[in-house]
Amino acid sequence: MNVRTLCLAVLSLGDATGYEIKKRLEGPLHYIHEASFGSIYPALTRLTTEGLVTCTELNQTKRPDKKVYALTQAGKVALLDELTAEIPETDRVRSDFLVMMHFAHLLPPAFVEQVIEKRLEVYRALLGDLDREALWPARERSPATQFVCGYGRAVIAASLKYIEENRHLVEAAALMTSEQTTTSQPTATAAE
Amino acid sequence: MNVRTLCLAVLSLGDATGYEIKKRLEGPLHYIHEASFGSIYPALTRLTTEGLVTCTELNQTKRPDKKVYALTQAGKVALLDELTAEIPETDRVRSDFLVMMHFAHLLPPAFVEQVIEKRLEVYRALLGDLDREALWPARERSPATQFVCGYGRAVIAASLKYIEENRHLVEAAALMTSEQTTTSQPTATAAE
DNA sequence: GCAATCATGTAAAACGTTACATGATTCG
DNA sequence: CGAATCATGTAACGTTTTACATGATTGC
Repeated sequence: MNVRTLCLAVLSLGDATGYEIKKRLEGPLHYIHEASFGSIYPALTRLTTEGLVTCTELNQTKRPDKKVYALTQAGKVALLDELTAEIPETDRVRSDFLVMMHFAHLLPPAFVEQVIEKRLEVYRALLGDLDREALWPARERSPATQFVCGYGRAVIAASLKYIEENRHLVEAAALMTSEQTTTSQPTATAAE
Repeated sequence: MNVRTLCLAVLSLGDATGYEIKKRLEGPLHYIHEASFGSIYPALTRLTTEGLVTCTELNQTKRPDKKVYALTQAGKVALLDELTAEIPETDRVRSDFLVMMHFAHLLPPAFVEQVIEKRLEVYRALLGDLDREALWPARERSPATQFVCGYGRAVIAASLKYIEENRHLVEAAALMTSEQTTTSQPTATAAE
């Protein structure tokens, strides 16, 4: 799934400018895919030359001029083709947090604790946001959008619960290292 | 978190060749970070010139020669520096699956169903793997590793449960489109 | 007055994947 | 006999981020 296809997909929900496409990717989709202006604008230019989208320039008096993009019939076909091209494999997760936790035994206990507290805080806030969003008028949200938001909610809730119940595992790991390296007893091994 | 730091981290668990580093990233860490030979080998050469790792060449008779890498003291410091450089932000998830589900209303119902079945199947298998791995001798697994594996388990279990309970949302979305575009009877239901 | 929002775009740099090149050995 | 494992590395390619360039307007 590249920015190109993502643009087509967003445009299938309604015409938009490059700027608006980015904003729409900051909604519920933000958790599953992001894109920067530096990738969106070139993608739109390319899609226009390929005839998959049309571009209408709008002159605005009090704002910079706009370029409103719209899907063409060929664009709809291309989107369907790309979405059905293959059955998606497992999601790719890049978690610096989990890498850190995996090597918690190398880190100062205070740092590990701080990282965990921060993560809990962010997840609690996120969960609150999602719950508030869920109260939006139902007509605004398609079942598909509900599915995606609910999925995010379920995963974050599970993560939160897991961290709360198992943080002792990594906090103990960090503690052990600090005992080894910070003490001066003769039993200390491999200082350097 | 780049491949460079990841190599240092893996080497902190014991000396290894580039080949072995890749293998070790295919264990429990596989869900959170991957790396290809094309990124590992150049990273190791650079780390050697920077003095963060040492390289010992081993000649083997029945196998290609090996280069065993080991962390230096400077490497340990660099690893600690990079791990504590900043508190990690939210994980980046790239989910073609969820993008697809978000646009389920554009897709043929049979395809959506197939994608969901496949996902359930993969997650059930994964969960089974993780449960079997959890039976490994405890001395083999550090608390930190247990934490990471358990985290993956919790998230996958939550995803599985959520999909099972909410698939009707996206399956209904797909159904609606097909009624609009392909059927002639008003009551037709997703036969193929 | 300063920050944020609206609005588009380019260029350079970073990072990583994929494919290619090589080749013995071991297992089914 | 073919596939997988062990083992290293390069080069081309693609994608995306980051930084830069520009500039009016609106809200605090």
